[in-house]
Amino acid sequence: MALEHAILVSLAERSASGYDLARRFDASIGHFWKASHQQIYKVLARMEGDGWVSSETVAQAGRPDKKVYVVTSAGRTELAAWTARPTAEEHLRSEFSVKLRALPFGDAAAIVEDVRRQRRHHADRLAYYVESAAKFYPDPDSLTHDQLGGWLVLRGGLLTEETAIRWCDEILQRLLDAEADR
Amino acid sequence: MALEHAILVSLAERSASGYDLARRFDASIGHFWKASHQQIYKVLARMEGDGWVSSETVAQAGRPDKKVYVVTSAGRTELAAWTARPTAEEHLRSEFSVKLRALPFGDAAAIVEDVRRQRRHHADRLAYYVESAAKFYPDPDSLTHDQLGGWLVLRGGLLTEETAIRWCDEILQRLLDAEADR
DNA sequence: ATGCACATGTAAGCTGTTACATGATTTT
DNA sequence: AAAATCATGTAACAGCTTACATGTGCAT
Repeated sequence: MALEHAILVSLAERSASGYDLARRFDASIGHFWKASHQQIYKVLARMEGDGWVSSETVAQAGRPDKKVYVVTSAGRTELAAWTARPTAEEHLRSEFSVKLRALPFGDAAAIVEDVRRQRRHHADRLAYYVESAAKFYPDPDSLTHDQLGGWLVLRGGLLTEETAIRWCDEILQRLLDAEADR
Repeated sequence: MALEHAILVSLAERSASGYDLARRFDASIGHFWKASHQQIYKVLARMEGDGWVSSETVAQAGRPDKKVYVVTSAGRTELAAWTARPTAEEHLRSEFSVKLRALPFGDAAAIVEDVRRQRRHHADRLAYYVESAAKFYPDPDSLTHDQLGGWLVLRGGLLTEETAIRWCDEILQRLLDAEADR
């Protein structure tokens, strides 16, 4: 149950409507926590019931009204309390790893193609992170207090994608060697 | 919906009861796919209904009977077909990253402690992987066809944990620098 | 006597996904 | 005229977690 907290963090950074949040969860925050708009609306309603956020309907010119959510002081208290609680040990859930282990029972050529596809995904995300780093943190040696968290998360993304690519390359080398051997 | 396939892979490697599978999902396979015994029993029942596995009750001396599951030929067909389907792009879900981003709104000292805890988890898992590698793959340059998948998955685990530790160290350095600055 | 390993489940509830629903405005 | 963007939801279902339930045999 941490979507609540992801939303609290995002709203604490800047107030937004459910729709705005959904777009953020498609981009920046979405790189380490995905959420659909349906789920976001549902959780926002619950959070408002719990008094963590409050909403105000804002009329717009030539566009539908939107409900802008703001973190309440109870919400800020909860957010701070959550940061003080230890994070649960997070375990991977990697379908790709299961598939690798299925090598002796499956289609090796298809799996090689799959590894290439994964590598492409990781390379795309790495490129995105590199671009984001250049754009939002041009001088990483002098960050403001507010920027530090975002920068560290981005560093995690960069390191993770670089490693994933190295892993894919290692897999491809092994699989192609094994193929040549036959 | 890939628990089915994780179970098929595990049963294809060696037939087992639900209880046996639950223990495997606590250890080897569990490092990249977690599942509780309750869930495993439920999915096994469904898989038997679908004809992917069949079971036989085996009496044991001084122990309760157990239902040993075997992959059927339909199950093997499904497993092979699954390996030929592309793996969905898997996205991280990292509560830890959300917490890092919550730095400006939370308890920095508690977060530092949390990073140290995460680092310990990763170091523990890395040690486990290193040990497993030495034990099960003493000579990685000459692997059998059946061993290759398992070895590659283990390599992924190793690379991932090493990277996670490097990331934690980078975070700690930054956070302690920032603290010293104040 | 207490607890642990073995062994298999049911039930309730929460989270998350997919499909459906509506309607205005702007861009192609 | 059709498609995309803005904007907010409901409903059904699938997946997973947590709590409950039961019973044997062995070790401490």
